[in-house]
Amino acid sequence: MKCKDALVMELTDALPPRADEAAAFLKSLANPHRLLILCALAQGERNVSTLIEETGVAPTSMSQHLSKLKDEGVVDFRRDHRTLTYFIAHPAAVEIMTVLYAHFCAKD
Amino acid sequence: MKCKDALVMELTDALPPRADEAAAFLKSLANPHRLLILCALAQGERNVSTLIEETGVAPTSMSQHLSKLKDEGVVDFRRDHRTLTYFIAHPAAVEIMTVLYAHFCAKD
DNA sequence: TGATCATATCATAAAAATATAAATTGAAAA
DNA sequence: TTTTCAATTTATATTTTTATGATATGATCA
Repeated sequence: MKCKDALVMELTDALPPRADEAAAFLKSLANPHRLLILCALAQGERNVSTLIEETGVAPTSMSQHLSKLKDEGVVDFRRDHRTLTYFIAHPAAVEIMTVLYAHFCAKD
Repeated sequence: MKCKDALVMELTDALPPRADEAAAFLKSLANPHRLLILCALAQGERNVSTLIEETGVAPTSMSQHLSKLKDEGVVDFRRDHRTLTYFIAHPAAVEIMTVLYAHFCAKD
């Protein structure tokens, strides 16, 4: 068997058993509005009203997107008085965004 | 304004205008069968029959998944005799898989 | 040139994702 | 303790995704 690269070998062996989890995680990021939300949160934690203003996503839709991100462990929140402050909870999310930035924005 | 990190700044500024493209790209990867296909292709190019054997994905479904990956530029193929040989065409795909591996497989 | 093999396309049904409007929760201020 | 406000939940319609079976393409071999 031809070994191309140790990382690729490990990846192709180890990832298939986790394909369901990994795909569910990716799917939770794979929406334009959720990427906008995560870009805002990458700058720092935000409450829901601020996220609505900054992204232009409608309130009900925002709740549903945040709920989906929370279910997948991508974000978490804490209660501050009567507002909820959301923040990125999964380091892989920022790493994925960094790859997207490198390939979709930094092409010069 | 508090500057946390130069990369995060660039990312949060530059990614939102590309959110639709970036989300479409992520969506093309965000399926368990397509991740299996890409893990196989990460080891090297494969024809469709081999991909079907290695992944257990049904032929019609395989064609549709490959077509979706091709539409998004993730894979490409060439014709060899009467078989089609597919290969990964977008480096970002392997980078995303590497992030997934690090977070879903290499957690010890 | 007719049969065969690899793969794709078409048609369809079922499941999941998304957006929107209306109703609800629950903490805090009056 | 009633009102208010931030956010969520529910209900519903639309669109998208996925799987499957049947048919079609198109290159090659006999």
